[in-house]
Amino acid sequence: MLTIATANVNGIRAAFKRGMGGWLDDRKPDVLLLQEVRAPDALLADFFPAGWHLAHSEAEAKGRAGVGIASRLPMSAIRIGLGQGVPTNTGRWVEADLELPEGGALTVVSAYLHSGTVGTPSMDEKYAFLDLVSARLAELTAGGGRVVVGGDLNIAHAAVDIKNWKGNLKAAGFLPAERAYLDRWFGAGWRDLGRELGGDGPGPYTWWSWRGKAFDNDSGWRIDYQLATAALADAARTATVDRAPAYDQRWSDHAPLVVEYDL
Amino acid sequence: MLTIATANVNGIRAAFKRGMGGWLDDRKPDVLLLQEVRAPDALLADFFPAGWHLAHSEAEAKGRAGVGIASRLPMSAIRIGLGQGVPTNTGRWVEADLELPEGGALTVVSAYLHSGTVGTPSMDEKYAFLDLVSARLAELTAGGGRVVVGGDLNIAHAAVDIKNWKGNLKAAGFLPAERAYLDRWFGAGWRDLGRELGGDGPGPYTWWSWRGKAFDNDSGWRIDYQLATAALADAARTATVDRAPAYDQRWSDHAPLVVEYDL
DNA sequence: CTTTTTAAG
DNA sequence: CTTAGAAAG
Repeated sequence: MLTIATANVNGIRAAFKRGMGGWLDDRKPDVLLLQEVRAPDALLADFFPAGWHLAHSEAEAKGRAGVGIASRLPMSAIRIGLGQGVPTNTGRWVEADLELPEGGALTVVSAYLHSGTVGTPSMDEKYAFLDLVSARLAELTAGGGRVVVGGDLNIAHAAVDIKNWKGNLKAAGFLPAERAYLDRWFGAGWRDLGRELGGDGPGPYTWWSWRGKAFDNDSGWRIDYQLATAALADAARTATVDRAPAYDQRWSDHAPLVVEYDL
Repeated sequence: MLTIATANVNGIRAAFKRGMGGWLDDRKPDVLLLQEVRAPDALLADFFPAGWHLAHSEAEAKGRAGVGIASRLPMSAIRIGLGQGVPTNTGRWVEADLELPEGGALTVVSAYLHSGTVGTPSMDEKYAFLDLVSARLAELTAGGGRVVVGGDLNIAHAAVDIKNWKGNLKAAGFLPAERAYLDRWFGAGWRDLGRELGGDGPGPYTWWSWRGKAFDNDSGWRIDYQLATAALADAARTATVDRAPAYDQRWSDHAPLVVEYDL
């Protein structure tokens, strides 16, 4: 059984200070897809010493974004960024080809999409990046191989994926135009393992604002995903969001999404 | 007995979080001269509710400098800043005239001089401000009244006022030109109560860097003072720096200088 | 309400 | 090494 976890850590230093290390020791994922690392390369390596293989896309803007892949399996290739010419060093996309124990390959991707704010340029950047992701997803399915794209997409797909969906119909992260991207990806064969193996909902959510009692009230959003190609999806056995009460310690505003694959 | 304390709090919010409130309850000064308040007016007032009279000079630059006077005695006048035309709102000088219980008046000043860095414009600003202070001190002595100027002058007067004096002969805070200002003020009759009542030294120091083990090694500087006019100085009975072991909790990089006056 | 960075000390 | 503010989430 191969365990792949995705987690927006909201600053890996803060996360470890708040107890991420305990979760890691307990869960022991084989592959960890990280978003919002918010640290330089050398610093990330400190948290994953001997035994881990690392891929990391640091953002040019210090302390912002940053995606990483920590893997117990060796990496045969690493690809950083999406698109060309246009800002590729934004710390939002990193891929690694892994060598499975029984032989064969698995491509894992850690993705971090823009949060976006309606009426600001960040929304245009989000859509532009979504277009790049769409193009790359098409390439990744074309080969027919095993691929998982995990990360914080900063979009809730449907009403069951967000507690206060009525109040957020005009909010970034639940706009019809954003959700349509997910519709298209799923229509093209990408499988939403968190939903398929997580029940019909509402929930489980993966993100809660730090403000007020959002977490205690489970007033959250499901914006973290593991999207798998057909070749991989059928091997998925369980999908779990590691939040309270099973995992009580809150070391990020997101909770990890952990999927077990029969590989 | 009237107790006047001066303290560079290095951010009043952080100081209270670290235990300044306990010190205040224990020491119960009648007058508290504050430097580096680093907070807006309204916020300072929150820490000194009913029973306190407040004077406050907030710096224009938010979160920087800021001097205040908190007094159990009523204030008959408040004067903010030094000089005119030139930046007067730098949060470095505030005066209050207090009404003594037995009748009579006492002028108290809270002063915060620039730290300064050799070879930078901040050094010129420090000297320019020192000139303004010299002029104001002359005015304050002219009346022959009781005046105390307390605060962080960011200058150690003599070798006994700094642990590593040899290593700091070319460092801001111990430059001959800076120390000459203190010489002139003392020559003009201002009395250095911390030294007069604190023994011959070396020490006691009032500031230690946060870095390394400066505090544990008592590798400090005496840069906080209570300077009194002749009319007031003879009433001073004790001068104490509230640092470990008597006061163990460190809630600022400075320790308070507390003087008891027989008034 | 939290993150890392910044400038200042 | 710490403070508070800044920008971003």
